[in-house]
Amino acid sequence: MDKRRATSARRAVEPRQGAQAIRRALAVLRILAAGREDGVPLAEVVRTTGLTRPTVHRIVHVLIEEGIVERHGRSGRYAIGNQVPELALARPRPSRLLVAANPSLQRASAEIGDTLFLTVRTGNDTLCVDRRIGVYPIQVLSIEIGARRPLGVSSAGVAILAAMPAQEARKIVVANEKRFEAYRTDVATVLGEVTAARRLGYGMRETGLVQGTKSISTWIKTPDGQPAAAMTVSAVRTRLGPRREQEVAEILLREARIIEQAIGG
Amino acid sequence: MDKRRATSARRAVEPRQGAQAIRRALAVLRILAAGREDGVPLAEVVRTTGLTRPTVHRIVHVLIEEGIVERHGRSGRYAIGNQVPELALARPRPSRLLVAANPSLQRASAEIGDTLFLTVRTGNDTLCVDRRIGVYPIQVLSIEIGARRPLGVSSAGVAILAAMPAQEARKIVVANEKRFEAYRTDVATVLGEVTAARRLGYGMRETGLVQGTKSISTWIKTPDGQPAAAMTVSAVRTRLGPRREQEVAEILLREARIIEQAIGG
DNA sequence: CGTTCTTGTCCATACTATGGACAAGAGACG
DNA sequence: CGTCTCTTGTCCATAGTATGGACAAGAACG
Repeated sequence: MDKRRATSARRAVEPRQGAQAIRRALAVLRILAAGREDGVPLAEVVRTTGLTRPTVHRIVHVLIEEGIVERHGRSGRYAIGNQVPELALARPRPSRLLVAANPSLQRASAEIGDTLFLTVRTGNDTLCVDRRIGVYPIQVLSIEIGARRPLGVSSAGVAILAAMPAQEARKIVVANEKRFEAYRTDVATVLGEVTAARRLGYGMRETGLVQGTKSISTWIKTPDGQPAAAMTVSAVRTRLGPRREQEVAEILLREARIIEQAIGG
Repeated sequence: MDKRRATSARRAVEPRQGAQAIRRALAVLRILAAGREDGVPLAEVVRTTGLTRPTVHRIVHVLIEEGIVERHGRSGRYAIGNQVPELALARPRPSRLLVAANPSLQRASAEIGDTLFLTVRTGNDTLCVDRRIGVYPIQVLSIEIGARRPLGVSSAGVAILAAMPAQEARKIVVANEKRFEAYRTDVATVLGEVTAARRLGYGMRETGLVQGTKSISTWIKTPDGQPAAAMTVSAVRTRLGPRREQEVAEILLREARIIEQAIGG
């Protein structure tokens, strides 16, 4: 366990120390958040965080006492508790991005007809924050608002990674390595997809998280050039042939630029 | 299996140790939550938590690095950050209580015509989770959804304290002592109001948090007898004379029982 | 019945988090 | 202009907290 603190040439604010336990608790919370209502078994938290079992056990149970985590009676799984939304009430409700993206989602959804997702980056995860269902009778509804996945396993994640410096993207992908196997992918595959997306101008996965679906994602950058979100269309694969892929991508790219304007002002 | 644990007669499992830092971080977060969007200066966090300044400083800045806390540029105040609502998305949106209380709030609001609040207990705080504006032209709107206050300073807090065992209520009030002065009250006053509410059957404050207003609150208990929430009417004092106070209290009491039924089933 | 999962607990020890002391910036006041 | 009094930020020796190896026990399976 080497301890590098002087190494960081960048101005990113990583190096503050004296709070190992707090950082660990937050890492645990983020994993639990990925489990949504169903929660996550302790063993999986141990696996994905890389912490030891006694440590995770201790953290989780303290968080339960504090009301931050709940335990499901039947399954024994751990999940995000009641107090988290209660703390969240301290912030004004609809985020800037959500407001800015609303008209674009409306418009693109009407134009395309398939399910649209708005996904943000949060740490090393993607988080679905909005969804619009289209008019076409077959809709891909697998991803719900609140769904959280390691950056890299969805087309939205690939798009977001493609929009950041290769160096940084690689670091995130490597950090997520342990979590990839649950999604049947790996570091090399993800990095390949990211490179492809960078060349293409948008993220794409021929095989979505659900069999037989295909997804296309464009990134949305903040004024300082950091990707903050992605806009995604998911549909059954047969509905997204090469020609239509092109059409859909153009609409998404157009709307992504509009959203960037809106959050930039 | 060894039985080192003394046969725990108590149900509450308070004593787990090995996580001082995490508990402290959460205490800080709850104080920050009380500051809502505006946030709280460091010095006030120090005062109200009783922690030392270096400790609070360290905690807050680690939380900033993790995205859990934000710092406002101009004022330098610390506030709940973006990641908290993001974590909250892991839970299904409308809570059981909110759903159960909805029709009662609707009905009572129509009947009474003054502003109605639904307030829950969270730790040692009250938290406003719903609000209905009535038809009468003068409305008390001082309390917004997300508003958080030490248990005891609002009529809702008094009602909730009155509904729990005196022992426990006292413990909470004492724990909140340091935070009372900001609301110009103290332990003795609060305990007096709680006793009065217990006798009366509902909580009441002749002087609300805003000058010239009066509030009436009934408590709502969960099936196991613990108070979980309070329903409050606030109005300008002149609109709540003894006769109307009686009327309003009866409506609130009736609806509180209905909500209890709804969450009990 | 053993086997292989899982979660829960203990406790000596290492190293993390602590807080006293110091410093520096921002206003307020004479 | 200095001086006082706020605030926030930082350092670092060390007290004492959090750590994790080891053990235990329950659960599911065949």
